[in-house]
Amino acid sequence: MPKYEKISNEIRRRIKEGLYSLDEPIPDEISLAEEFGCSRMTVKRALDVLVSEGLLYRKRGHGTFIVKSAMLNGLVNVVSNETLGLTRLLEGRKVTSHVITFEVLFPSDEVASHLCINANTPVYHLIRLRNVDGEPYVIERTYMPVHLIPGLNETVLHGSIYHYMTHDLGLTIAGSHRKIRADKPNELDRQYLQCAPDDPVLELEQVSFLNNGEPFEYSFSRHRYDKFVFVTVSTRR
Amino acid sequence: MPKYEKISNEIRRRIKEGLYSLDEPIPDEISLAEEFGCSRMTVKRALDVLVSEGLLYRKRGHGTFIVKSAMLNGLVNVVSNETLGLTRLLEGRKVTSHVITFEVLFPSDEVASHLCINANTPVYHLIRLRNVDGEPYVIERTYMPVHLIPGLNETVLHGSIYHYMTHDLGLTIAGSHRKIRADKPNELDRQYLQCAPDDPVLELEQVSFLNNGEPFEYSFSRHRYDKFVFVTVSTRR
DNA sequence: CAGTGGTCTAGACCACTAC
DNA sequence: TAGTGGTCTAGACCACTGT
Repeated sequence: MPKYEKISNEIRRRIKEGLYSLDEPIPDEISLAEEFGCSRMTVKRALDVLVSEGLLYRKRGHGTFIVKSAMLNGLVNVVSNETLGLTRLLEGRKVTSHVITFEVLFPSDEVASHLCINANTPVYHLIRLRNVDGEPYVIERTYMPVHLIPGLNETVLHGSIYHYMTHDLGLTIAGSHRKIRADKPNELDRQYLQCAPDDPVLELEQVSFLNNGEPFEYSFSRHRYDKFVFVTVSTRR
Repeated sequence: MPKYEKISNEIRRRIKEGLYSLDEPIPDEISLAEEFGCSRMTVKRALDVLVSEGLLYRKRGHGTFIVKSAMLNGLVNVVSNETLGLTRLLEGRKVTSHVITFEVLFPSDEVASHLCINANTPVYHLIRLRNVDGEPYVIERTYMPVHLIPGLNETVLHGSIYHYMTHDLGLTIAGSHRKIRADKPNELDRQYLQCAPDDPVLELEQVSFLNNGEPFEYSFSRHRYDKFVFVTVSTRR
């Protein structure tokens, strides 16, 4: 683990435990550099992490301060904008999957363009219902190029595709582009998510890509509106 | 404008215009440093910006590449996770505001805790309907401590509060913590957003804070589901 | 092995703030 | 004026990738 990460972890811990006052700046960068026995640039980088988490803000010519609302709202523990499969997202709760559709087909124009492949490249088309502690939670419709994720089968689909990709195939997920919207329930939502006709769903459309740049997944995850909140932090440049 | 920002803008332009191949790495950091007449660290920082925008990814020992799906999906122009008032968000379209409620009151426990104030600190409570090109688009319920935003009046409310804060009061907005969820329409949504009983709404709950650390706004923005998509980028560390 | 990005240093100067 | 963070430099060494 790099030094700047150790430092940011340590400072995050101090903030959580209330070791720094909310009304004064935390120690200045040069003092922190001396304390941690490193250069000022390394401290700055460590603080960058916490600023981007919405935990700290800086005021030029004044100092670096703790964001009060982050403290009092328990956001200290929220890791935002993660690219996590559902299985890891809800650690500690029992996630099961019911496979509704699992087939291979040629992609539509829309799917092909989002996955940056041509119309002759086979893709998996799969629909899964994910249950948390036995209750329907989210239904996912996913398209993935077959050649990127070889060997997908029902056993994998009942567990975590992300785990299969990272552990068994040795792939690395780099990130994703996401769109979040609200929608009316469709046939599948009503049937599997047990949505009432007037229950909205929270849809997350995303294109995820590997660390070799290939988009490997184009998916629509539709969540029960009463069981999912998307949390994020926004900071000015 | 700092040098690293000029460089990231220039490289973003080159990516947009297709001047770099999608199948090869872009020039390495040392070459770019020579081209732009700066140190390698400055180039690295410029590229950091584009990586965090989801436009580039790096592969250690290999090079820096363009994210294909970002290119083909027109995401080059999306600035994600901005803290913008609606007025700026929809530049070029006509945004009008209808003030539904504008009053001063003592905050509830929930509001006080999110704004990090005590129960005796007066807050504005305002509800505004925002129309875009004459059509109802979003209804906002906002709480703001009076002492942070003095002089708020109906004239300001019909325009942009963010503009008033930044230009007239000289305040700087630092960022916000956000939650996004889907919900059923309530009475106000049906009346002002003209939601049908089964039209969902997309709710954005946020606590925004100034660059002096004070939370200045606790708000719930409820968007028509057919007129709003929240776009974001997620990258692995 | 050479070439890439990842980290880190020890300084420098600047812009801004408070006093 | 002193102290803060913002930027930038010219190097250094390391980790990882390909040949």
